[in-house]
Amino acid sequence: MSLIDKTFSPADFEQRWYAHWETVGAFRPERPDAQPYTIIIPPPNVTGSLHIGHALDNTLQDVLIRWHRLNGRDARWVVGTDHAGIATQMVVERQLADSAQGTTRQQMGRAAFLETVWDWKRSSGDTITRQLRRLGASCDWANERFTMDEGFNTAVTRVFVKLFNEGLLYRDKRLVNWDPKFKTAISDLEVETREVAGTFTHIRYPLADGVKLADGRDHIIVATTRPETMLGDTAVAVNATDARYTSVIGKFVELPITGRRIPIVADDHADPELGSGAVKITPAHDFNDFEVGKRQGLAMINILDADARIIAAEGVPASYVGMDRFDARKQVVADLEALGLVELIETKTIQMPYGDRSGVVVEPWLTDQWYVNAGELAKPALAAVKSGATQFVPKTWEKTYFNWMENIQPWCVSRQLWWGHRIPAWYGPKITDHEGLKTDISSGDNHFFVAETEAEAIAQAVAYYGAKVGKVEVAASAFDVLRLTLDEARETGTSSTVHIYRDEDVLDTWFSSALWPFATLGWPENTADLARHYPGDVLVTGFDIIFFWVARMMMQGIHFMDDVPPFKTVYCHGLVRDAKGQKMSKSKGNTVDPLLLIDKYGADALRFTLTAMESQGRDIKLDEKRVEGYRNFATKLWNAARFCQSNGISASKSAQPPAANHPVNRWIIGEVAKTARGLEAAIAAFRFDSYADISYGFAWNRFCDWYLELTKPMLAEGADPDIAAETRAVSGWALDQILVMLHPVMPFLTEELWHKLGQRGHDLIVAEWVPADLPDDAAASADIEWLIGIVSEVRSARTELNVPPGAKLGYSVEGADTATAERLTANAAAIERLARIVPATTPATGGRLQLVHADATYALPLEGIIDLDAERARLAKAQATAVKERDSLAGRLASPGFTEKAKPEAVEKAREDHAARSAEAERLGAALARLG
RNA sequence: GGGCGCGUAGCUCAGCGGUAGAGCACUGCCUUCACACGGCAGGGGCCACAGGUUCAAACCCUGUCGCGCCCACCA
Repeated sequence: MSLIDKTFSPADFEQRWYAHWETVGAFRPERPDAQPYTIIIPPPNVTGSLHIGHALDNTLQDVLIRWHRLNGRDARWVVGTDHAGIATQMVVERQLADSAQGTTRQQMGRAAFLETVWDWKRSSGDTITRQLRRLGASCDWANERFTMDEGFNTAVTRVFVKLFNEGLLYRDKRLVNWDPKFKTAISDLEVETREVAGTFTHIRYPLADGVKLADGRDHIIVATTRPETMLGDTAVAVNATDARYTSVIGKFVELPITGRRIPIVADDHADPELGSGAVKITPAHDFNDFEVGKRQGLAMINILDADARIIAAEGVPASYVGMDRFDARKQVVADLEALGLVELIETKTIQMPYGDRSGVVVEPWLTDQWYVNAGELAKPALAAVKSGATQFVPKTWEKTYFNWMENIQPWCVSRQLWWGHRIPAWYGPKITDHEGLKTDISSGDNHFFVAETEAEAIAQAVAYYGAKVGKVEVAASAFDVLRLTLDEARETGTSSTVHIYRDEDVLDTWFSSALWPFATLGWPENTADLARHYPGDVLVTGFDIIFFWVARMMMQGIHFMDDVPPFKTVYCHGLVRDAKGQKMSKSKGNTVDPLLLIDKYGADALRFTLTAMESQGRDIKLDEKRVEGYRNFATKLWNAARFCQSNGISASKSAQPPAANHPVNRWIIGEVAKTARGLEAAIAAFRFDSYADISYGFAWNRFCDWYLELTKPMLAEGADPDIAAETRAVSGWALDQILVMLHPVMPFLTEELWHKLGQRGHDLIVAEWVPADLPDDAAASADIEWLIGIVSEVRSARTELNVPPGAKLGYSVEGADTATAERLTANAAAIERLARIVPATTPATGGRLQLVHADATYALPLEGIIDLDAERARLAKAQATAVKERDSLAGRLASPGFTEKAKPEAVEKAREDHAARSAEAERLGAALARLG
C-alpha cells in the first residue's frame, strides 16, 4: 500500500503490471475443478502489426476472458500467430530484393529461401504479440502456437491425407483464378471484383465456306471485354432457338488473326436477348466458356503462361508470343481494325477480378490443382448452425453464412508458393502398358501417392510399381524429393529407375487456419487440453472473415472432432472506420495507430472506448475525442480512489459487504448489486456497449457524484464515529467492487488502484466477482432517491433564479408527512452541504422561492433577492408541464380501449402517474397563488 | 440481379409497443479542502418520408427516398 499519486499517468504502471501478471502465471491460474471457459484467438499474421481492428477484436476477447476469470471459470485464451503464406513470402522476398545483394528466392533455391523466412520469423515475428501485450490481452502465452510449428504440420498432414482417403480432397484439372503477379492459384474468395472503366469490343467473325446468315450477312458479331482471348477461341455459341443463327449451327467461322476454323455450336449459354445473341467461346480462359467447352467437347487452347504472357499456341502469330496480355489486347484490336473486323468499341464500366493481395487482374487459367470437396463438408457445418449448436451473434450473420455455405464451390487449396505447409503428395511416372514408364506432371500422366510421411509414400510406390513390373528396389539416391526436375524425370523414359518427387506446392494458409480450434490443443493427439477446451465457448471475429475462416473451421472442426462444432457462439463485430465513417487504409492515410493512442491516453482508455462503441451489427466510427473522454473517466476514477485513500478508506476485508445501518450505505450496497446484475446481463447478451455504459454511469454518476458527496459530512471531524467507521468500510468495499467490475475493460488502472488501496492476498486479475444475493434495501433506496431529488430540485431552482451559489438559505416546508419530516432531519447535513439550505426558524411569508418535491412544498424566503416575475414564470412553466402530462394521462385513462385492452400494469402505472401529476400541478398552482 | 444493414439532439450512437436517452460538442454559473482530464445547472429532437396494424408506434407491417456493405459467369 502506498500513496496514490496526484497525477494519473498510465505509462507508469501498465507495462509493469503486464509483466507481473505474465510472470506469476495470472493469465491462466490453476483451476482444475472450475468449469473451463475457452476462447481461441483469431491468429494474427506473423507479419502483422497491431492495427485498430486487432485492438477491437482483442479488447472484446479480453473483456470476456477477464470477466469469466473473475467469475471463477478456468479461463483460457488460446493464442498464436498465423504463417500467412503469401503475405510473409512477399515481405521476405521484398527484403531480399532490397538487400545489398539484391537476390530472389529463385536464385536462392527453396531450402535456403525457407531458412531465410524462418530467420525472419524468429527475429521479427513477435512484433504483434508484443503489441497485444501492450493492449493488455491476457492470453495463455505459455502455450503459444504457430500455424507452421511441428504439431501443426502433423495436424495439417493428417487432415490432408484423411480427406484424400475419404475422397473429400482430390486433384483436378480445371480453371483456377491465376494471380500472374504471385504466380499462384488463388481461391474464389481471394478474388475481389472491382468496377473499372473498360471497353467492350464487338468483333466480326467471318463465316467460313461462303455460308450466310438468315439476314444475308457473312459474319457473326461477338463481343468481349478481353479481346486478346480471341486467340484462344475454339467455338462460337448461339442458342438453338435463335432463328437468326439456326441455319449456321454446325458450320464454321474463320477465326481472324489465327487462321483457325472454329465451329458454331448450339448452347444454352448463349442468350438471344443479350448483345448479338452469339458468344465467342474461350474454354481455357473463361469460367463460363470452360463449361461450354466441356459440354460441347471443344478443344481447350491455352494462350497464356504463368506471367500472363502470350505463348505459341496453335494459330497464334509469332509476333504475339511473349507479349504481355494487355499489350496483346491492344495489338489484337489494332490487327482486327486493320482487317476491318471491328464493329464497335464501347466504353463502359466493367467488372474485373483482382487478386486481393496482389492487386492485379487475375486470369482464369487451366491447371492441375488440389481441391477440397467443400460442398460435402458444408452440409454438417450448415446443420450445426441451423440446429443452434453454434449460434451467431448478432443472428443476422447466420443468413450470410447459410447463403454462402449453400452455394459453396470446390475449394482450391494448393498454392504455387514456397512458404507454407508442403502438400504431402508424391508423384511418380504413371505406368502405361507397353510403353514402360512415362513421367509428366503437366500432362497429368503421372501417378500420385498421398501419405503422411515420405517413408509411407515410398511404401505405396513400391507396392504400385511392384504390382506392375515385378521387383522394385528403392535406392536412396533414386528417391529425390527435392532436386529432381520434371525434365530429368521425363528423360528416364523406359528406364527401370523410378524417380519420385514431392509436390512442389504448399497449402492455402486458410487450410491450416481451419484447424486452429483443435490443432492448437494438441490434435491429432488425444490430449487432456483437447478434451477440456474443445469446443471453444465463443469465437470473436470480424464479419469479413466468416467465409475465409469461420466457415472452414466449422467444416473441419465438425469433420475431425466427432461432429462437435468448434464454438458454441460466434460473435461477429464490425469494422473500425475513421471519424468520418471511411474505411481505414494505409493508402488513404486515415489509419489510426492503436499504439499511439495507448501512448497518449493509456491502454485502458482505448479499451474502454472500443468496448463502449461496440454495439451489435454496426461498424465503429472511431473519433479520438472518445478516447480522450474515457481517459478522463480513468482520471476521475483515479482521483476518487485518491480521495478515498486520503479519508482513511482502504481495501475491504471481504468480497461480502460490511454490515451497514445508515441508509446511504445501505443504498450504495444495493446500487452495487444492481450494477453487477446489469453487467452480468450485458455479458450474457454480448452487449459490450451496455457493459461500458452501466459501469461508467455507476462509477461516475452514482458513486462519485452522489455517494462520495453524500458521505463527506459523515466522515468529517465531529461526525458520529460509528457511522464514520461504517462508512469507511462500505466505501472501501464499494470502491473494490467498482475496481472488480471495471477490471475486464480497464485492467491496468484497476489493478494499480487495487494494490494502492491496501495489502491484498491476491491480484485483482484473479479476484472474485461481485457476490450474488447482496441486500437490496428498498427503503434505504427510496430514502436516498428522495434525497437526491430534493437536492436536485433546490439546485435547479437556485440556478434558474440566479441565487448566489454560496448563499445559505433557510427553508420552511409545508405538506410534509412524518416520513418526509424524518428524512429532512436525518439528511440535514447532506442537504445543507449539497443544496445549501437549512431549516428556517420562522416560516417564509413574502417574496419567496417555492418548489414542489414529492408530497411537500418548500419555501425559501428571498424577498428582495430574486425576481418575483422570474419565479412566477418558473412556477408557471413547471405547472404547465405537469398539467399537460396530467391531461394526457387523463385522456388515455378515459379511453375505454386503454383500460379494457392494455396490460393491467400499464393501466396501473398510468393511474399512479396521473395522481402524482395532478397533485404536483395542484401544489404548483397553490405556490403561484401564494406569490400573488 | 440477389441478400443484408443503416437513416433518432450539432456529431457519434443507445432505445425497438406505453408519448424520447447517453457521451462529446454547445450555453450559464462555480479557482467549494479527490478531480478544471473537474463541479452544478441548462438549451437542443414533427425519432428520413408516406400509408397500414393497434386502445397506444421511434419501436410491428407495406411502400418510397437516401446511404453503406456482401454475394453473383450478362459474353
